[in-house]
Amino acid sequence: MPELPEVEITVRGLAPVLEGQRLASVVMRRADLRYPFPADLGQRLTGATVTGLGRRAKYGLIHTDREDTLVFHLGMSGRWRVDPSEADKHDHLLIETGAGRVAALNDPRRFGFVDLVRTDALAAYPPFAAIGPEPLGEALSARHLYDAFDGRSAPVKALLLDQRVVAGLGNIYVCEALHMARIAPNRAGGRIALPRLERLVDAIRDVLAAAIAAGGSTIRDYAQPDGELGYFAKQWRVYGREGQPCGCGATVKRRAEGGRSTFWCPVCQRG
DNA sequence: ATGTCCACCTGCTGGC
DNA sequence: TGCCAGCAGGTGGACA
Repeated sequence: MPELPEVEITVRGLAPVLEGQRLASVVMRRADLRYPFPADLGQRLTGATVTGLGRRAKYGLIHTDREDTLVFHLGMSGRWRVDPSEADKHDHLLIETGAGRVAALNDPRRFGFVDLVRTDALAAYPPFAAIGPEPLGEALSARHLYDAFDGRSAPVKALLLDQRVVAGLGNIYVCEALHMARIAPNRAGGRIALPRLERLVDAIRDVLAAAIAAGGSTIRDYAQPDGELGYFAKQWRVYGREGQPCGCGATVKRRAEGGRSTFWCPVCQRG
């Protein structure tokens, strides 16, 4: 589910529930997700006060006054449910605040994980160390992509999915951004001229901003923490639209490679 | 180093 | 109705 916009929406949804609140209880309903929960997660979080929330790439950050940050990744099917009306068997981690609010980390496929990291050492946290620039900030530029793509023969789509090149993009938004920029997904990254990369950077920023504004893309199990759906799926131009018309009238195509699907318009995205 | 495929896990859908 | 194949937002390890 969750690419940058969905994680951003998740963090924004958790903030009013957790920020400034003392954590009254932390319950792990199983020992692990993709990785084991930190053994001392409960002790280190219980009684701590949440000082703020943040996001890096597709990782959510819950900072506490004990100089620990809870880092979470939602994998493919993770989401946080706020004040769930009934329990679900995939609620794996439950956090209750002193005010009696509950945040439940729900993840049927368990590809997500949580970790506890010293806040002052976040930059050196191994998963963050090599992550590329945030696409919504100044650090992402056409020049950055040009340098990152230099000499690479891999399809531009694969390069954009590499979190070391740009942070936070996944299969949906890469397909959408490439369509907006009119670049063929299988084009070798190293053979795209700078002006087209300018277009690509604009497209990445535009599609992510629009998705955040719409509350993310709801597919299957994704929802915002308050249960509201994300409506960006209605704005997909190519993703999930195999056989349907592109805005130009041509038919959207799909190709599966390495277990993932790429959607594109063969007319709009020629080169 | 680079590119490609696969496993990890559960749930849902569509075809027979 | 049941069963089975195929598919799904991510990541990282194993290959050639």
